[in-house]
Amino acid sequence: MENRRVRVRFAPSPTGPLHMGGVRTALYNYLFAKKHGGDFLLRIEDTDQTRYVAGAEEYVVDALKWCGMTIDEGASVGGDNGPYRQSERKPMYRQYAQQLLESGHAYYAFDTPEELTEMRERLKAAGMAAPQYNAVTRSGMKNSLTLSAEEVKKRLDAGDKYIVRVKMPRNEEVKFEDIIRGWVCVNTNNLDDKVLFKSDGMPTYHLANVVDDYLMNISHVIRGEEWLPSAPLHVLLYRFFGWADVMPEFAHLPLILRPDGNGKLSKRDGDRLGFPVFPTNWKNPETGEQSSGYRERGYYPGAFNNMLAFLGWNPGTTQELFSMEELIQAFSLERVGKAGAKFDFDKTNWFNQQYLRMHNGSELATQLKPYLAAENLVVENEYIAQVCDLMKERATFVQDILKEGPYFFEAPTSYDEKTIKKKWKEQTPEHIRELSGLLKELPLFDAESIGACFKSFLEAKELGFGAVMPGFRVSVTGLGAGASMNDIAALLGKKEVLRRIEVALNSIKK
RNA sequence: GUCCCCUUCAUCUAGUGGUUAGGAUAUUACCCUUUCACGGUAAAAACAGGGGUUCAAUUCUCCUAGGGGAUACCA
Repeated sequence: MENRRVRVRFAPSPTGPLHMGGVRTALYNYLFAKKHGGDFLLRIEDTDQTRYVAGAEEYVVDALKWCGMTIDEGASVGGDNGPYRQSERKPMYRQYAQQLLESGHAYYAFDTPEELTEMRERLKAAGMAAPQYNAVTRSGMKNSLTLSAEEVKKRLDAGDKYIVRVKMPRNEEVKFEDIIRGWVCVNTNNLDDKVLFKSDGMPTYHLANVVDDYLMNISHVIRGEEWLPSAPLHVLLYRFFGWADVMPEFAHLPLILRPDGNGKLSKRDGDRLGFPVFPTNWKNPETGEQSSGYRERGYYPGAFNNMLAFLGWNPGTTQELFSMEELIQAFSLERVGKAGAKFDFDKTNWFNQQYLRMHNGSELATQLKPYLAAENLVVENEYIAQVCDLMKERATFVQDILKEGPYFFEAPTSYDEKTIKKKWKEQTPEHIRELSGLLKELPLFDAESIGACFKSFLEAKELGFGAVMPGFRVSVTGLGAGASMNDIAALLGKKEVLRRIEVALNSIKK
């Protein structure tokens, strides 16, 4: 047990795209596995065929890949413990249900959905808030505990629909030690006879998950807190099967909460909270509804991971920027907090800004190119790189460089009204024209020379920066603010600068 | 309703039986600067409440409140 190989699984249900909470669960699993030199498996939990959504599995695989998580074994890559899709494992589960039936830990139930609803309605009317199929109520239902052996056999032979329920023992304390929460203790009187095997021949999550984790030799189950209430049932199942000695350790992660009000972040939140909840774009195949993803919004996978890792975990130091490799080294489940964490979009952007700065101009140029191409701007790499170097400190996303500095790629077609209104004085055209004439004579058109030229012009005319600079800027860039004008002008080149000034002087009217 | 889990600045969080309760994001101010950013320096900002235990509790414990989760032939 102690030196068991670490094997963890991420086990999403393909009912739609993964949301960030799911990605974080996958990430913690991945980090834990890699930290301990273990395996990260991907298992598709598609036991509910009615909820299957086309493309969901591909989405998950693609999203994990984008985030930089490599699947060692599982759906999309294969392995020795397959298949890794529960629907394809369907024939394997029946025998396990049978085993429980034979050992008396489970029983057949023949109640129709209508009968179940009727029972619930009746008990609700009697004042029970959440009626359960349990040790008390099962005696009034149609199952192999209340029906005679002959009747049960007759129904089974006749091919009547049935399900298998766990026979929850009475008044027993189920205890298990969660890595994050410590000892968790629940009395079985509060647990119900959960369905293990459905009438369509598929297992429910509870059975499938325990059987598969056992068969796949999973050492640690790291999943969201929403599973905590059913963990005691799973523990019991391991015991009933006689697998208690190889039962995985549990770690129930705190949930990611919505930044507004309360509640956990869910797929349904889409973009309506003002930020994406999905790692990558998603189009609902049924409704056609589109949801945006972090990838397409221009976030770096590293920044996204880094942000996610810190939502519920921290290294105990003041370091906040971690590469995947560093996260693996630093990660431990012991440092995962217990309380739910509200998602902070501002901080997400901050992480991205930090990541953007780690890239040099030519790397950013490569990243920016697609955005330029989308605007039909064809520019030389070297030039883009210089623009990026100049602009990166004011960008959170690469595309901000284009957004904040369109003038690097196209001459302005309009001029910022506010700046014109406030800074374009009567004397301005005259000053700009004079400055233009001086710039024209510069033998070397670099930032330093331009700066010196500008300064000597001001001195000669006894003018302040504010009297000329804004006009100069708006003439050349069309904007009232931005990077150093000396740098901008140098990058643009003398010819272009002079040309733009000419155009501006002819078109700016006040 | 019932069961389970949780509770440090607005947010993510560090932390210890005795600390000026630390950092980051966001906010504000000042500095730098032609401007916008960046950067720098500051500021404001928290131990949910009430009992215990203790010389001493943010820290241990109980209760209350608040929040979250679960309560399906869904995962």
